[in-house]
Amino acid sequence: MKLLALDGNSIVNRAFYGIKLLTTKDGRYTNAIYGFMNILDKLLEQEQPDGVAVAFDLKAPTFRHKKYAAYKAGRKGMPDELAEQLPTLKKLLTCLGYHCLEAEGYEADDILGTLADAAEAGDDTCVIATGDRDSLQLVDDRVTVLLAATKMGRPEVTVCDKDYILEKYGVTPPQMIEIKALQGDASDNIPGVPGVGEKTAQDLIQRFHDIDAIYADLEGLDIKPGVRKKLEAGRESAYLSRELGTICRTAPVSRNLADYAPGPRQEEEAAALLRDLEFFKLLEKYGMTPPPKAEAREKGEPYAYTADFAALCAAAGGEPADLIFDGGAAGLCVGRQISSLPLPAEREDQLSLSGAAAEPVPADAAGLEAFHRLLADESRPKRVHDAKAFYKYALQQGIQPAGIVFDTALAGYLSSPSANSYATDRLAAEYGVQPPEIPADVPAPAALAALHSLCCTRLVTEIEKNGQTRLLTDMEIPLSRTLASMELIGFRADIQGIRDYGRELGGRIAAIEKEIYGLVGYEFNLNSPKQLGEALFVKLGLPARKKTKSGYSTNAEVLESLRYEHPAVSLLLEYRQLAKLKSTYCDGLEGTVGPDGRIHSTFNQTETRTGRISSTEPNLQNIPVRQEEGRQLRKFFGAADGCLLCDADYSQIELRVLAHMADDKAMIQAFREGTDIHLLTASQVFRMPPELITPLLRSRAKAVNFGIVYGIGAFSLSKDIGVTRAEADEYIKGYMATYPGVQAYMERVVEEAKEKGYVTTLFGRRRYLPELSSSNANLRHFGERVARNMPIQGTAADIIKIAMNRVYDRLRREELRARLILQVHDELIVEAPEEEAERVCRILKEEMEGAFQMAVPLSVDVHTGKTWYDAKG
DNA sequence: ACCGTCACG
DNA sequence: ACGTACGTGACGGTA
Repeated sequence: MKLLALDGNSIVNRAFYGIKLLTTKDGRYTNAIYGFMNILDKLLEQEQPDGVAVAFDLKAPTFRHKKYAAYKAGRKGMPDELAEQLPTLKKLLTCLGYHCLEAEGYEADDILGTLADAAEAGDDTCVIATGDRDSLQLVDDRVTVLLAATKMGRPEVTVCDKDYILEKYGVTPPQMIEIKALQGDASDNIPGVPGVGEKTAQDLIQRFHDIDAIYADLEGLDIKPGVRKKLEAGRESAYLSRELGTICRTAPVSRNLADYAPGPRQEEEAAALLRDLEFFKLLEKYGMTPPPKAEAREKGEPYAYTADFAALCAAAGGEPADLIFDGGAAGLCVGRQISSLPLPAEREDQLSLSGAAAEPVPADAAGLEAFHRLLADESRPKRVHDAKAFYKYALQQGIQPAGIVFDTALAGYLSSPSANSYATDRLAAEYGVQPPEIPADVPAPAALAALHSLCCTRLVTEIEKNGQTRLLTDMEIPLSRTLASMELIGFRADIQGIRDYGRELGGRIAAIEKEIYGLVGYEFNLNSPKQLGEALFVKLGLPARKKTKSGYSTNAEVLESLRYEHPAVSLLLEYRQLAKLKSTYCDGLEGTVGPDGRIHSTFNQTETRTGRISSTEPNLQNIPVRQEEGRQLRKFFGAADGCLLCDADYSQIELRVLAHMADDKAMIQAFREGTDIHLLTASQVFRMPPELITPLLRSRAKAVNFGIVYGIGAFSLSKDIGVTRAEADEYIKGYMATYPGVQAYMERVVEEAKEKGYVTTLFGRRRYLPELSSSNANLRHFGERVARNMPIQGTAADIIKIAMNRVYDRLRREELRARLILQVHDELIVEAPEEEAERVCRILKEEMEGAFQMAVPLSVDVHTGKTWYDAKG
């Protein structure tokens, strides 16, 4: 019999602190449970035990060392976020058939001690998993301890047997108690002998075996006088410590280890718990994707597979056709009928990694034609997963898609924008959709279409309930088409120009590198923060201003402050700048230019928690602009021959949104009158007439305006603009006095967020904020800043999305050849034939400024040019 | 896989 | 005593 015994409290603690706070949608913490289950799974696989026992502390008035209870009581209690997870964890373990052990007045350690004792006494083995070194005293011939530790931020397990302890500490396991009696343990409030540390304690016990022997002949033993004196003074404390440090082996739990063989799982309860915790991966792992409930089946006919995709397509119309792309095939569900159709491979995908040409897909011309007709028929409603993919497919096939009325990915995102996946099976699990009963040999895409269909029904209700139907159908779904078009069209890039610039940078970088090595005195890897820190702060002896988890901080802020301390520093700053440009922008971008000479970025519509879109492979939303050197790169982003770029950007959209949402009279008036808002803020906050405001003061006011949008703190503001904390504090106070509406709004929005658990934009986009109910002040404050920021950033994002759709539609309606190609949060870029450019600029300004009516006007600046560099104002 | 760094709004 | 502005993505190094 092999028993795996876990120190529940110790393991759950490690799990809690090792994993970032996870919560369910409604804000219950789950990270410790999640981490614990992962560790347990790993242990089970590794150890293959016959029995499992999980021990927990259960401290009660009758404490085992009652007279010393005060020592233990001094230990830090666990945070609420962790404590609230324990009951659920125990319940889950029990439902899974594992034995949770606790005994009043005993700690987990004592139970482990008892189990270890029982194993040793019988013919069993026991593996103890814990993060607590205390348990090392339990090691014996048939008892090993798996010690979990966090080394350099990574979890690490050490297998501790007798040999290990002898090698590491030079003593036998029971002597670990003797060491502790001398050394003490601050975290356990065990005093030990004051002044005796790890080295001394180990040395003494190695030589004299136990404290009895030491105290029996303190004078006669070969002990340094200083240590002897400390031992004399600490005699009582040593014996007390030994008692405190000795793990009890007589806890009232069964000593018959066979009792700990896992019992039968309570499938239903365990599945319900896992679903409630939103642990969908585990649910799958345990094979608990539940069988369809009887009532679900009774609702309608069972799903029936038909091989005739064309006929099913043609039949769709009365009720929505539910469509998904799965791999290289389309899945379709109409009513209770399902089918699937392999699709021709995309042209781009033919250059796949495998090298082999894509297998020709068996042509089903009739099915494909029916599918395309369905996609293009506005009168036949279609519910899809990932509308952007459908739009891309259709547009590529030369079809004008119409009638897409719902998208489960977008709906999932709107319901819960912080999730990390909106895959159909995840949505099904999250919303409790019972997987349908499908005959065994149905192709996967068809089966998935049935699940998708059920998810649609469920999510339609969810979206309606949250008041997000318009947001989905009028904003996000149309946007997915706009984005599809942008991705397909791409942005023309001068690949040769990028290459040449990269080469030039390479030369300059090499020269600077050499110069730095000369100044430092040896060669090393400049890109390694570790080696660089060593060079700057050890070799050159520069003062280290800041530290990171893994060493010295060498970021630009630190380097800037050291610029005049050593000539290598400014060279390093230049190196960093050029290296970034070369690696990320020249080398990185070069590989993303398509065979058509254009860059086709991917715009992710379900990524950000605020409602913005993001751009990847490559990210076109962070092409350098702030510094001239990097800005040069924009010269390689150009318009096609005979075309111009029209670049339009909103002026201070977030502040305008804030003025509107806060209904702040002063700020509204300023924007209505076209006042320079940063200048006005400066003049109010610094109490000076505008004509006396210097550029420096204006820039400080600008930083305050930004800070307000981000949720402001005096410390960060002071760091940002280089004034003292007190001054920054004054600025903020002055700001709030100038714009009382903003102050009231900021208080209101946080209060409402705490009440509802989420914040919203003007258009009903949500972000849930479980952080707000955290007992961790840092986390809670973060939640408060997010509560202040998200409605502003999110509303601005909403407005730009509306503008994008308006521009896209208008260009097509007016039959222009110009096309939207990029969005950079407050900026839209259209590529237009030269003869259309002027008209397009007017359209951009009109559609963007007219996207949404607020108490203040929206203002847009437009510029044109052959390249992005020239077109950016 | 994670960190530190740095590019953008 | 501690950490300290919101939202992203990519790169190179390190474990």
